[in-house]
Amino acid sequence: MGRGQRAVKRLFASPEKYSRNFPLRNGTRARFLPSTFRMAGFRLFDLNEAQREAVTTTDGPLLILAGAGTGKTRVITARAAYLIAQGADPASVLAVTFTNKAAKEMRERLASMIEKSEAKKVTMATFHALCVRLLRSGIDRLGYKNNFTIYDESDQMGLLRKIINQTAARDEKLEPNLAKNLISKAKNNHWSAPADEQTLIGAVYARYQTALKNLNAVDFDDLLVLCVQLLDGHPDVRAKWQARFRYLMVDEFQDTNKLQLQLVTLLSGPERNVCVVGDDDQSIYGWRGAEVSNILEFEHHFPNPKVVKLEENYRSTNPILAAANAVIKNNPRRRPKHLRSNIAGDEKVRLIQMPDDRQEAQFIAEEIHRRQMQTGEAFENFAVLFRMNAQSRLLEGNLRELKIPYRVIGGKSFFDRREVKDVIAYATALLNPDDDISLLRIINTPARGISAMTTERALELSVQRRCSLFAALQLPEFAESLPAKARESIRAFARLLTDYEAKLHTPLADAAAVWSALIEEVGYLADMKRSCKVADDALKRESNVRDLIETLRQRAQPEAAQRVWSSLDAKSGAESLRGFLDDLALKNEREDEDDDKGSGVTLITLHAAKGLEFPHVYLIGLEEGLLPHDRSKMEGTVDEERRLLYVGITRAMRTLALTHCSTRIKFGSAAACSPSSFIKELPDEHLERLDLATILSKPVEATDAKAWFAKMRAAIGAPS
DNA sequence: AATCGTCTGCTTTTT
DNA sequence: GCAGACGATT
Repeated sequence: MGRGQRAVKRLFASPEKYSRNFPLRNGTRARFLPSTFRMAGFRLFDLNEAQREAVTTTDGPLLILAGAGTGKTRVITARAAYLIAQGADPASVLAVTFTNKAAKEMRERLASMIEKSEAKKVTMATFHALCVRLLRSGIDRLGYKNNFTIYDESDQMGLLRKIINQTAARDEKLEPNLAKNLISKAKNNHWSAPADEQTLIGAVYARYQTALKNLNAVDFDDLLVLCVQLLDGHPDVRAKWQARFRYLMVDEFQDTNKLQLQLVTLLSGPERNVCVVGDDDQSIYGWRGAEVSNILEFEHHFPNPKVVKLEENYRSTNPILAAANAVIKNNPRRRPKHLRSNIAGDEKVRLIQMPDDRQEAQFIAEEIHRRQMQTGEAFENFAVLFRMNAQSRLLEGNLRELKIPYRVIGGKSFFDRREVKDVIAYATALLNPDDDISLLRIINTPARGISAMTTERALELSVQRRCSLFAALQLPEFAESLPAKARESIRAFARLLTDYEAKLHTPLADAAAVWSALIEEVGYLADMKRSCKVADDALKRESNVRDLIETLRQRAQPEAAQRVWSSLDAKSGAESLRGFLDDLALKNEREDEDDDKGSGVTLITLHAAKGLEFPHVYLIGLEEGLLPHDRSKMEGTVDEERRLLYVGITRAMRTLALTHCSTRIKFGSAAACSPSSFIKELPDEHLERLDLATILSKPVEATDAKAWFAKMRAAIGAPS
């Protein structure tokens, strides 16, 4: 058995294990081995040539071009470990990621490589979390208060909706969503709000920005904008952080936007120890402001870097990689790369034509069912990838019919649920009563006799007086203008908040208890139960709320807490609550998604699939108009669609099926579809072209008994 | 204040 | 075809 096949076998036996332990490349030997390294249980010779070069390059700019499945995370963590083994102060190492998940994973891996106490000192955070950290300690220099609130997307939308309503003339219309996107784009390009307010969007932008500042709130983009402003405009602050972080590492560099690049530049001191890792071929977030040019023109931003290419793929079989390579080759403007793999794999990539989307879904569900029965392959090993979330519906139906467990990734976030937003708004209002958006959310939830009319009047007054809503509510003249009943309701509400605010700020206050008591006192859960028709629903919501409070309670106990930051200090109730809310705002943690054990077939968009891998992948809807999406052609971003396909293909470890339909239901009615123009870019020699009718007319293949027995043998640990 | 019905307008979504 | 927003109704 050759090396390649051995790798395949290991891969097949236990993909989870495989992804953690890379195969040793025989014949590679470390030329020297620092003893700290060996003691830390980390072996340099577990890396291939290129990986080793990346890991051991410690000084100056370093660009690691890491193709899909080439051990990117491993290299970053190994490099952090190596830096420390070479004598770098752990606290001077900063690794920046895009997701909390990636940061967490890295932290865990590092902890397994070096002393735990050392690993803890390394800063591993998302861009946004890093910015929050810098801003909490220095935003006052920019005229904000340090207790600022972070607005997530829906807070932002709420504020924008309000402002558009106030600003737009009767005949003017502006989609809040469009406004949000335009403003985000503006912020990323350093366009400040126009002073003239000529256009509606300009006026909305200007007012939005003023409103945020008055609310003492910042949106996600502001976190970066303000952080850049802080570092750029205040040399002393810049010097402080540059001295702190001497070694920078940035993951998924192809996804960074202008501001993030600027931030990296500002943080890198005179030594320019900046190591970025990424893959231009996997840049699929251009529409969100990501600049592929950051990685394509890295030399321009950080002159004379060392460039290391990781092209050895440990994930996919050769036919799959051949398809991926062939497709991506058609993109202009890329750093040429050619992924190689030792995993032979004799199964070709299947390209299957389907009559319509119904049968596409049905076929996939049935085939997964059949394959699971025949080979005993776990459902978790299968994934269906698609361009649009809406495509998951049909699949869900068919999977349910066959009683196949599945999980849909994406869709509604935990934090979009009403009850979660409500209780968070209560907490936010306690910390920052001037945050009108949170206040508006809770002012009459549950109903406490403050009518929409009253709120409207208070809001008007707050605009006139240029004060917060909370302040306006308490103006004596406002009270006088109200009927006695409303006046009393408002008095009670204001007192409620001030009381609890005071409780929160007493020394040694237990934030979770204060919060919980407030929710209890206003009778939130009781009200929730009353208004829920389905009892099950109410229970779920109640448990969501309790979970949230429970999480805070656990965090407040120091040892149970997972610290993002290395410094551990005693925290007041307000501080611990604020830290909690910061994390929540920056964490898009979705329920039930974290575990991939026992969760069944994965249904996921191509975007969300980046960074994941599955033994068996179905990539559906390869049709012109869907992938590439119609809109991309108008916007001239077909390259990015191709990268999307590339990302999809490279998720597959062992088998890959691509499907396209002749007809598909679009917006409620059937529409004819032609195959995606990307299909002709696929290499014929690694492709098996099929259509549903011929597959179905053939008798079902005899059970692959060999595979089944091999599986069973592996399961009971018998030699093969 | 809550609920019902009609209208609209459709990617992707790390924080 | 479906969800989300908004306006009219009770």
